[in-house]
Amino acid sequence: MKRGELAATSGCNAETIRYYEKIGLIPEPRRAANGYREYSEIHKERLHFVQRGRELGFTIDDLKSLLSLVDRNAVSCNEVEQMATQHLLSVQSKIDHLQRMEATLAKTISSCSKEDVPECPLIESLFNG
Amino acid sequence: MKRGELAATSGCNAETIRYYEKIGLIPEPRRAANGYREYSEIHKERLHFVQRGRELGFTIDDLKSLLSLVDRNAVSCNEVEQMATQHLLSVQSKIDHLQRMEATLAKTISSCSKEDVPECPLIESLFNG
DNA sequence: ATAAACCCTGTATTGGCTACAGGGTCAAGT
DNA sequence: ACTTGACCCTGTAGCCAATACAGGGTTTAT
Repeated sequence: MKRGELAATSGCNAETIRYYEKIGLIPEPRRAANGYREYSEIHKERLHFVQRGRELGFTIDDLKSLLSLVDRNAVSCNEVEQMATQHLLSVQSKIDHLQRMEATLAKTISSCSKEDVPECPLIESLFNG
Repeated sequence: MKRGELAATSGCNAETIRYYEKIGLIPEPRRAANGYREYSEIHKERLHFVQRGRELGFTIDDLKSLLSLVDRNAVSCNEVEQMATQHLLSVQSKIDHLQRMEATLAKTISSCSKEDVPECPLIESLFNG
């Protein structure tokens, strides 16, 4: 499988695949005689893992750690669970933060008269809030 | 007021103040004879506006637009409300995204036996999910 | 007098990609 | 046979919003 094909079937940007290789998230594939990368199922699975992990918001470093456990055949469910729980907490704290923003924004917007006047409570609240 | 003092009273990192100045978010202050920046209340208010805006998640560009309206004495409540609403929508979509992550993470974590075994459903779900 | 604590400038780094420049290769159509 | 376009290669620059650091100068306190 060439890079474009892997990109097409995985939905991952072709440049991103090269990037993941460069930073060591997926192994370097062998090369065809012309220098083109030749990907196998192994790479596809690995890329899929990374994509899933990124969708769930794990950092590149998290994924490196998880993959290194897998590669060393040393997956400890306990350890993995700890990382995931840690990550879940950080996701929850981001949600919390955004919800605060949301509430303040909504409240501020609702104070707006929506007319074309210069006294804008929204701007005021940024200056004085 | 020197940079460090403005940093201390505003809670904004001193380097960040310099950065905001460089990108044109706050005006260049006059300089003392020794070259040190001399900030006035105007700068402090401006910085406060920027800090509030950033806390609410507005981008630097958003804040530039808002401040340019203020500076041109051309604040249109209508226009401001549109920007804020647009931003609120993007915050809500981020929340939505994170909540999906949260649900999936929580579900996956709950499938974990929490024992020190190699069969890790969490890892499995990243590979196969 | 000297040391700590500030200030100055310019530049590099972070994360997670994405894009581009400047080439080489290959398959299809004429 | 030849050209065109689509792919592939490499290295490097750019994005956002800061933050950090190197290598100086100045001020303040002891």
